Amino acid sequence: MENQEVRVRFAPSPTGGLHLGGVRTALFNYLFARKHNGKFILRIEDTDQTRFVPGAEEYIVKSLEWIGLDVDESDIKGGEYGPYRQSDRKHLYRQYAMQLVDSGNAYYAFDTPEELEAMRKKLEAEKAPVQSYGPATRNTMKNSLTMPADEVKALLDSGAQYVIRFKMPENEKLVLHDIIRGEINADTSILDDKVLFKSDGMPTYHLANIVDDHLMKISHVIRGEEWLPSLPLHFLLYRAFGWQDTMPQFAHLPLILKPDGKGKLSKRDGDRLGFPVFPMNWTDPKTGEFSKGYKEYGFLPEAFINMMALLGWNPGNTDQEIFSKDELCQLFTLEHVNKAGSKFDPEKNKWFNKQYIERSSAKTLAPYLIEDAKAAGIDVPQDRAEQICELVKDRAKYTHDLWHESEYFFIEPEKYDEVNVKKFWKAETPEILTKAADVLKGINDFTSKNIETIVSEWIKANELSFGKVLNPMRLALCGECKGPHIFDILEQLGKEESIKRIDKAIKGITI
RNA sequence: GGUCCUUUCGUCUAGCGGUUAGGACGCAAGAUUUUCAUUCUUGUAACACCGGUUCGAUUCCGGUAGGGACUACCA
Repeated sequence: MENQEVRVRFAPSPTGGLHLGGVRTALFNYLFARKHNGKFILRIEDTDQTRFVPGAEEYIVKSLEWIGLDVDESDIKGGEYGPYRQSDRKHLYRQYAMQLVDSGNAYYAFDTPEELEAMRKKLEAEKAPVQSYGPATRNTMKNSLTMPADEVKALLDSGAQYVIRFKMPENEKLVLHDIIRGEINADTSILDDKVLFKSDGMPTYHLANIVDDHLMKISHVIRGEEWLPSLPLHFLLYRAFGWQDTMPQFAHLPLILKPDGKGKLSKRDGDRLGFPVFPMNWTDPKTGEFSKGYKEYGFLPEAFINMMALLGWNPGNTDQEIFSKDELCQLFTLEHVNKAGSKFDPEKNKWFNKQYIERSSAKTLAPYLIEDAKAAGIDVPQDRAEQICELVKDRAKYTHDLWHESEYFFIEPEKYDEVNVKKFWKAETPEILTKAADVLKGINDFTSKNIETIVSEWIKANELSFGKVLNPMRLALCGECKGPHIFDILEQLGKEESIKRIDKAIKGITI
């Protein structure tokens, strides 16, 4: 087991949009695989036909692409252990269930939903320590353990509905190992006889998962903490199959919790608190409900990875917080994953994104600006977009801010911010700006630095203040008082356009 | 209810027997900035509790209390 190739899998169910917990599970699997030069496998677990959501699988694939988690084996990518979708592996599972029946580790059960319900009600009323189908109750139920063999055969032959349940051993104390948590204790007496094979001919998660992990030679199972209670069952399944020697190692990741209040992070929290919980836009085809994604919200995928990686993990002994994907791949270890769940903090994510935008080159940022400008009906060439991104990237929290912070470069202001007009537009302003425009007219080398020198000298020579000239000028150029260094704005706008806007404001603003 | 997991500033976390318990987000104040934002400086604030083990516990063990997950023919 020690020197075996690292093979990990991300195994989502296509039941809806990929939520943040799933994203992080995928990320940690990916980082672990890359760290150990192993394989990252995408397996679709669609054994529940009733919960199938069309489009969900494609969504998962696209989301992983956007995040930048390239898979080594999947339905699309192929691989020698396929198929990689459980519904396409349906034919495999029955024989394994039968193997367990034959070896006495599983049995047929014929109970109806009503009978099961009645049993649970009764247990609850009795306040029994166990509340389901297991060692303590199976002798009272309709199954191949309690019924005569010929009766069972007759039922089976008649095509009666049945499930196959695992026969949980009694009074065994298990000590299992989890890479993150260490020893996990379990007592099989209080565990129940889980259904392994459903009456619709499909396996349950438990069976399919163990069979596929075995067949696909998975070396490490890295999954959410919600699976921890199933670990004893899964261990027992490996043992029952005789696969104990090649059983993967397990690591159960802590959960991502609500930013406020209690419990697991849910889609509702995002809607309520105003942050995305899906990597990309997602519309539920059944309910029509729409959820905005991180991508569309204006997050950079690298920032998204960074913030997700640091939620529940850190490399230890460092104050560094900004890590490239490559760095994360190098540094990642399961031993440094925290045990306790972590509350999601949208504010910190915003900060991460800002850091990434600031550190990104104008070249990589330009396409975001170009795209938003295009949506507003304006074509911006790459080089101009780059120049402007350079000017405004320090003030952007989301990629869309690149456009919001620079709109006025392309769209002449139609109105002027009232508060600032009141604040800066005085009786003498038109006269001052008229003179200032003349000064601008006389500048041949219309570059930021040169304009600054000349205008500054002019202001000093005429005993004017910077505020009296530059504030209203900014208002005239941008329509409001925001944006980068005003001389950068002038250069970018160009002499002609700048003067035109100043003239327009002088004529348009009345006090 | 039962079982399992978990517990350091409001939040994310560092720490792996001896530290002035460190960083980041947030928040507050100040500085820079002719605007807005940024940036910078400073400040704010934590080892859940009770017992052990130990010369010495945030760190190891047990209990209590909080939190979380699971308890389906869902994953």
